[in-house]
Amino acid sequence: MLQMAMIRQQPDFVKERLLVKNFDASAAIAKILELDAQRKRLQVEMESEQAGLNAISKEIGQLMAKGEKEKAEEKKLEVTTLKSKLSYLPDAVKAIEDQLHQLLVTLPNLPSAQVPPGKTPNDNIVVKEGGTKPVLPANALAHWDLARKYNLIDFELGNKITGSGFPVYIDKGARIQRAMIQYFLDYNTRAGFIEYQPPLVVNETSAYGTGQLPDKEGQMYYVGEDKLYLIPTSEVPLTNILRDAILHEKDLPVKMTAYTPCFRREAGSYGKDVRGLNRLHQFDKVEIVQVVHPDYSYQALEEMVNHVESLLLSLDLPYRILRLCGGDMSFASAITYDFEVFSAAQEKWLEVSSVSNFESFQTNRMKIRFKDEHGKTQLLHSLNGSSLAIPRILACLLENNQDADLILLPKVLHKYFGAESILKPNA
RNA sequence: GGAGAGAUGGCAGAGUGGUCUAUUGCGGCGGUCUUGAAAACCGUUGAAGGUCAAACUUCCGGGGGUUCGAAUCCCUCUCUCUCCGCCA
Repeated sequence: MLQMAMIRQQPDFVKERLLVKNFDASAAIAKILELDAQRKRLQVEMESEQAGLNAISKEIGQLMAKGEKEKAEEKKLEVTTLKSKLSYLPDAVKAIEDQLHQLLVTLPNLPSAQVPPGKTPNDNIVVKEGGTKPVLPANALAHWDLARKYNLIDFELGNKITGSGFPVYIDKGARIQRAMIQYFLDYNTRAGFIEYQPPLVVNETSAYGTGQLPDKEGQMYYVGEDKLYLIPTSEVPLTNILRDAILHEKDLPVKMTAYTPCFRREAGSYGKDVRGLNRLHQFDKVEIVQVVHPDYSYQALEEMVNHVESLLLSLDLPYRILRLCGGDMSFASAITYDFEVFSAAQEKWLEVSSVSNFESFQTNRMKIRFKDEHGKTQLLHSLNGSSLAIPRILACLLENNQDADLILLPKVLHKYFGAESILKPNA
């Protein structure tokens, strides 16, 4: 949620920045400014009347204590007339505040100055490309065929148990995922991120805090009986750990990491994009989250981008880093870098990480604050990124490293996997 | 699932309708003392709105009600704890 003070002070700047996200906010902001002024006026009026009432009530209490009953009764009458005159004010203020809040939550975060304008993924900027694309033999297989050949994943079995998008990983397929999770977590904790195992379902307040609600309601699985949402990413429970907290500067930055399954309904996604591991309803991901002093969030962003890049480099996968254009960015983000790896047999780029700075957008919703050196309470900035989405990495590892009778694994995974390559079941 | 108890400031824990701000302790911060530290002592210490700053208003789990006045009484919802049952 944008801060009211900023909208009040620089409404034109806000409108201009939101246009980069192709969001026309002029009507909403005009209404917001009007409501804000109205709220202030009514609130001042209400509070001064309230103060008067309080004073008289206090007098009555004192008169009663002294035993001057008649005088107290007189005062009571006086208050009754005063009160009936004002009964509408609190309701009016509340109604305006509600309206104001409802409008405020519809405004996306402002994109930062470095965000390019644009409408579609074609307008994203490739800021870096690394690694080398492998040259595959003519008969190279896509990962879903490799998964069958080496008995790693059974997609049909998942259909039987649950539905499409819920694959069953088997034997070496399960083991390689576990190896990656372990490696990624170790890599993150070595960089100072504290490991968490958060709940996989969250309440409404938490889903609202990170911006999933009310914007992306239909994308989450919902357990109606208990009013709980299955997490679409561990960003949700991790960031909410700090909800309503006021931290000390010495506790900053807060760095957290977690492995969790992620659940996404992916309503509206069909066709070949969803083939194999490309797009799943349940997948494993290791996430990193930072909550930092507002002066240092762009430094933290750079650090996280470098962190994820080094991780990809260690896996020997061809990758590229995109700076997303305004139209392709999420509702809550101020700037986002996407990391894609090249899936050589499919000949397409797969997004495996998305690193974003949310500035104070999420922390304003969650009231994650700190006390600065002057003792003033201020909002912190939050950031997060994947490190990494496991199935898509697996898809690329399988395709890019396939040989006639084995799949060679990157060196960093040997220890975790317990072997240097994946062989056929009977080999 | 059944029965009971409870929800108060960072934590612990008083407070059952009206004196000035919600006792007090711990913790935190500042100071005195000390070569330094500890101890001791003194002071200070919640959030939001509002203001140049104040005044002032709101907040004792959420919502509603009674009253001139509610942390306190009533209704309701949510959550937590204890015991029992079931169970990884």
